[in-house]
Amino acid sequence: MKTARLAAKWRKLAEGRCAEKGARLTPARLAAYAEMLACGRPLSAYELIGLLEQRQERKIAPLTVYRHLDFLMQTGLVHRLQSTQTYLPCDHPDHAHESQFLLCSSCGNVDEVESQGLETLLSEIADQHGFRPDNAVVEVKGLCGACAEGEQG
Amino acid sequence: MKTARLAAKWRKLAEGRCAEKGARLTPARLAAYAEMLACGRPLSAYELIGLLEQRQERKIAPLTVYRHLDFLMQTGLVHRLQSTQTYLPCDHPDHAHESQFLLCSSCGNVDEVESQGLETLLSEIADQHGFRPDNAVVEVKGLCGACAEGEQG
DNA sequence: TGTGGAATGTTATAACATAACATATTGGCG
DNA sequence: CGCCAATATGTTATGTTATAACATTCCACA
Repeated sequence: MKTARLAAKWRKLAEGRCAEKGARLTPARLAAYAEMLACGRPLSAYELIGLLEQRQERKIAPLTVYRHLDFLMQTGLVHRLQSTQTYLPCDHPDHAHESQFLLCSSCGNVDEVESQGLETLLSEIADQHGFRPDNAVVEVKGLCGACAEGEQG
Repeated sequence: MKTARLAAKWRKLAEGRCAEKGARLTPARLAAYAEMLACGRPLSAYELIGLLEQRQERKIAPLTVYRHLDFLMQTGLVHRLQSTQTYLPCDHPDHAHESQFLLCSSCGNVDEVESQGLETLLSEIADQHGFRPDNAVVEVKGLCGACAEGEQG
């Protein structure tokens, strides 16, 4: 199977994450992951299908890719952006974590950040409402530095 | 047009919000809003279509309801939950605000909360990354008080 | 080397959302 | 009032995102 070039570093990390969980990083899964990394921006599932079909010169059913995405999300290698229904490789796949995202509405770039303070505050808020939190979606839309400057400084 | 019963209080608030913006709260829009309030839980667009069709005993095209939802969101009367692709009447329609949500994965109940502290912190985080925030999606999944107790205390 | 569980393939369909264009309603204004 | 322009709605079609049901293949391990 033809696969996007994947830096050894990322492959090692991915293999590590899968090994931890006894999960099998098959060629098809790796191919999906590599394609996402190669692309460098969030992709919709169907965009990913298109890229993989081009790379592999064959048809791929949506379900196939959704299964790979599910797998990659379970292993923590990929995140889903709820507000845009797109998928993005994790920026810090070396450790499990909750993430927050800064989405630029101009250039489409997404910055993945981790703030322990934010997680703590969210827990406190939940607690005040008698709520037992499991996980939190935090997606901030706005303009990244570069685009904000371009607009007018 | 048959419309779900809508407490005068809510109607007043809705009319007020629309008047502020010079927006027209037509019967169809009011009917959609009333149905959502009457239901008391987040609805998918197609669930709402179903309820309205039942109430009005006629077919309603998806686009119609999506337009009403767009209108209600613009006027701040309704929110969209990004993580579940559902819509929910605003709990505090008497003032403009950013909201955060606590979604119970057991009973489906959603609590809308407002935390100035959280908004401030999000701004600070964005600032640290040279990001100019516009609006933030914050949706925490977990168990509401009642369901958490039911599970085992 | 057979076997059971995991992964993948295949076909179909469900669920969510918008495009393009026609018609009707509303409210301002001469 | 009666016309106009803007807003809202109706209609048909289609695009986009995601899953269901079931068959087949792959692979680790006994």
